[in-house]
Amino acid sequence: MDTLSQTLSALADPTRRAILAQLAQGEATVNDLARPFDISLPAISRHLKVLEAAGLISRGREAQWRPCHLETAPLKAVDTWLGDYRRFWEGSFDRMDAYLQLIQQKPDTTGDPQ
Amino acid sequence: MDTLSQTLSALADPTRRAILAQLAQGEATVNDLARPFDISLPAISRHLKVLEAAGLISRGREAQWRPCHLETAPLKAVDTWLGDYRRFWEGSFDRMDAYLQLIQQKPDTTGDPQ
DNA sequence: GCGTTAATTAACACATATGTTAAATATGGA
DNA sequence: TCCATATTTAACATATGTGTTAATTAACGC
Repeated sequence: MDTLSQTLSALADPTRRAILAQLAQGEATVNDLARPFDISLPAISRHLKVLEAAGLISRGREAQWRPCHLETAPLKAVDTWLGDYRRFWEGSFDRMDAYLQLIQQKPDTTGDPQ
Repeated sequence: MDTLSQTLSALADPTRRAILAQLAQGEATVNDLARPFDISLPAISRHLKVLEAAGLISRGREAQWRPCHLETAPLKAVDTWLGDYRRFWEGSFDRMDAYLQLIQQKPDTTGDPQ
């Protein structure tokens, strides 16, 4: 799976987004992160695995604790991807832009806007 | 499922992102959108259904064609959500910010950073 | 060593996602 | 009416995601 898909897929779960929000406050252990939720610890553990695989968190080791830390590189990548569409809602995209696009050839297959 | 999760889930598929990129060039029919891909038309039709359910596209009706149109509101919502994390990679988040966060109480359960 | 706490892995259940092919529906035009 | 084109729906196969409980691994401290 490509990186961006993996990131967006990881972010598509509300529990995982809530975990990231908690980590935005600073490092936390698995138990810390699990406390607000009604789901089991193994479930949280697997959510963290998904987040780690996507590079959205990193994990240290302090005795029997595994402190989790927010990593923003993938979020930045989402922001960059989104940036290509930003003109569509920021007013710079008007009827003339639409016309200029219409007279262009059909696009690529890369998954990115042009 | 909450709106943001639905949006991110729809965006997590590379085929669907490529479809959006095509639509960034202007309206297109289902066949237009299917052309660049090696998958069947029904598969594309279902991808479009997912995008439409997430509000990322809208569909008109012209004879037997169903022209698709990019809708940016959900993308804007992603941008807004992401904005809360932007300070983490934009330099305004330094050691003092980290300290201020550390002395705060642990956060909410809303899925949003504070 | 042994019990306690922290976290992960195993085994399972169940729902959802994504693709296929074949059939159905909708519209335009000879 | 009847055929061609555009698109969707049906039925199916298969993979992945998310949760559970029970068992396992890792590290601390008496």
